[in-house]
Amino acid sequence: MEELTERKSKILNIIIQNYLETGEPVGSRTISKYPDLNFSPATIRNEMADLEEMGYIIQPHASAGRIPSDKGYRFYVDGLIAEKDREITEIKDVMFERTERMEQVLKQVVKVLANNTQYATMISAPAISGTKVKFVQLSPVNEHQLLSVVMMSGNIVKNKLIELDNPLTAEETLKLNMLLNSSLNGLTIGDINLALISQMKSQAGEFEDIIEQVLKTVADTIEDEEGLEIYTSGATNIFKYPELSDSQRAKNFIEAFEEKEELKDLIADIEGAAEGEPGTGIQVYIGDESPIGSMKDCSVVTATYELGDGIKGTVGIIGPKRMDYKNVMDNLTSIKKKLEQIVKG
Amino acid sequence: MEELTERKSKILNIIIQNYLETGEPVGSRTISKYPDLNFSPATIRNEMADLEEMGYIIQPHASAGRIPSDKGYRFYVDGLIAEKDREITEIKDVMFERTERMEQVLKQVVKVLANNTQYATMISAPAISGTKVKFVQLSPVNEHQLLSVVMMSGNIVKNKLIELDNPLTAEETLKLNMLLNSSLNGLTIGDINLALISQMKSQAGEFEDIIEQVLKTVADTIEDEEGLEIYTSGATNIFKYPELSDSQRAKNFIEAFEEKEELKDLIADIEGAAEGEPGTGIQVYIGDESPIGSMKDCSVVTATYELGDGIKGTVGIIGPKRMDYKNVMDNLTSIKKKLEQIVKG
DNA sequence: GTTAGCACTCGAATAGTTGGAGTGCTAATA
DNA sequence: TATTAGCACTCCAACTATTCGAGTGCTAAC
Repeated sequence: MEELTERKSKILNIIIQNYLETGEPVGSRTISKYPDLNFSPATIRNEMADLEEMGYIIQPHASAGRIPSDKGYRFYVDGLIAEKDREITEIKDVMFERTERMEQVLKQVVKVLANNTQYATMISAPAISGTKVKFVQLSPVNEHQLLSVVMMSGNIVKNKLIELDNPLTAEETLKLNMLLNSSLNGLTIGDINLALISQMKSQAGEFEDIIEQVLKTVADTIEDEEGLEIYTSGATNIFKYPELSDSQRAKNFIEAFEEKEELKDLIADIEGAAEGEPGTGIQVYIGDESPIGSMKDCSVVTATYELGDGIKGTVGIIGPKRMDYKNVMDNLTSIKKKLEQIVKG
Repeated sequence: MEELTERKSKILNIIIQNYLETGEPVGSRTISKYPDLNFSPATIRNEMADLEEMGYIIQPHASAGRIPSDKGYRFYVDGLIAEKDREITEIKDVMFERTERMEQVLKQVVKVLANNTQYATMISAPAISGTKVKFVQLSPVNEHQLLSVVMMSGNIVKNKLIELDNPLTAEETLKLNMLLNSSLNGLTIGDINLALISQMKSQAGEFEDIIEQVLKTVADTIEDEEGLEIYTSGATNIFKYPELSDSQRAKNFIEAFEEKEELKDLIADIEGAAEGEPGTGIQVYIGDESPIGSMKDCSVVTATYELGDGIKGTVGIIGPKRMDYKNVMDNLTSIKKKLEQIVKG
């Protein structure tokens, strides 16, 4: 593939930036008016014809200006990522109060992000696959109910009520608690195997039922979380972009956003892609690059955040291809940092 | 206001039913073809003119058929509510597995409901204003952290991490637990007043800080919940109804649905209205009757469910005015029953 | 290599045209 | 008196020109 001359690349960038702002196809006249490009429209036209031939821009119809193709966007975005050691613009108004409820934080983050950027946003709760049991506690609620509390690393807490056939004495409860904690603490789900389970059961004697249920809680907890909670916000922002807001498209988009099933695929894809490279953790999908059909007219920009212990999640923005990539990337980088601080902080 | 003759009311019902099915204005010819109405279109037209004058139907434009007015829908719906000792159609596929996490149940309920009815649905988590403290437990996680678990009636469990300056001994923890439980059990938020608080603090001696934090947790818990969690599903179903799916309307609707602020107003309104009358607990808002502006072209049908102890929530459906009221009401009644059984069950 | 000029293309917007569905009214009928 | 047939009228929706302007590609001149 031929290199772009400097002038071509300048023109291409102008086309893209202009299109990002206006959403209208860009004509040669418009470009020729830019101060650092002192050529007549005709010259520009020649260059544009070249750029089109090379696949960077597209003419939506014969007598219209040009708009960027996916390849054109890709060129632009790659340029941005390259110069991405820019100063970070602070996210305003995110009050990361120290709630232990990650959920609340995440909900707030997507909301603020959607507000800041005016695109649709999503965030996945940290997947806790590699997570360890930090703490287990059984507490009698009344004669027939036992509350089991399980805390995993990342301070994720889950509760489950266990129904009792026969009441437990305080002493028995204590014993079970000790057994559970000494056996489970520091283990990941993978570590809890059949051998361990049967060993615990035999130690629990007549209370093996309870052990069984607690383990089920642990498993549920993890599975629950593995079910990959995703929070979204600002889906309706797409109505702000005419090229996306016709009824059919909007329906598909919002549906995908509401149901979240497809978003899960997307996130799986992203986290897979993020695996290898260290870098900024920022991924960009343009148009068809995204695995979601209903988003083939969109761009997806995501950042993967890590909370240590292999716990990580993804935060992202979905908007029109003509999105303000610069601003979006800054926002995401900033959020990624904040999230990573919360846990350490 | 004059009574409707039997023939007029028959015609009105036919107009509404036909419009519910087709979404198209209904003309006199169409009506005259109904088997139990052997009159010529001309006669029907006369009756229709009367009905229009009385405000039950509307002509969207001069040479179109008639569509029901809000008043017309009201007439129809009132008729339905009156005959509402019908058999209940079972909700298919709702697997109310006994998760203690009400949240999961509610999420599932709205989803199923949206699927069943093909309208947009919402459900509010039970408000726990009148709720009592059932159980409090402090557990040391490590030297610097204490996990407080508070369970309220309705089996709502909340956790909060408390940061410790100095580690607690097992004995001290035990004492605090006893103090908390004996002092708080069975109390509602209203019962926890200043006198009680200072009394507890003095009993706790040097640990008054911890008491303070636990009480804060209780307050938070309740406030959190008072913040009225609302789950929604099927917002995009409105795209199925052409009369609602133009861009502007859809945007407003889905926005209101996503942000949920307005839904809260709606639910407050509903629960206020449901206060007095026992009845079926079913409320119907038609068009402007609803407090939400963006839903003035919709109907809202809701049921209030009660879990005892004054804990109650609302489940509802929002769709076009031409909604299948009968089916919707049946569904809601059925869900109301199921929800009320869960707690007793 | 750059530019001016010009014919050409296409889409968006605007303005007619038509046809059908539905009405209201009047006069005839049972 | 209640019902019906007939008819002129209205209005919308769909379709078809028509126009206008923005933008192009090409060619010839600079």
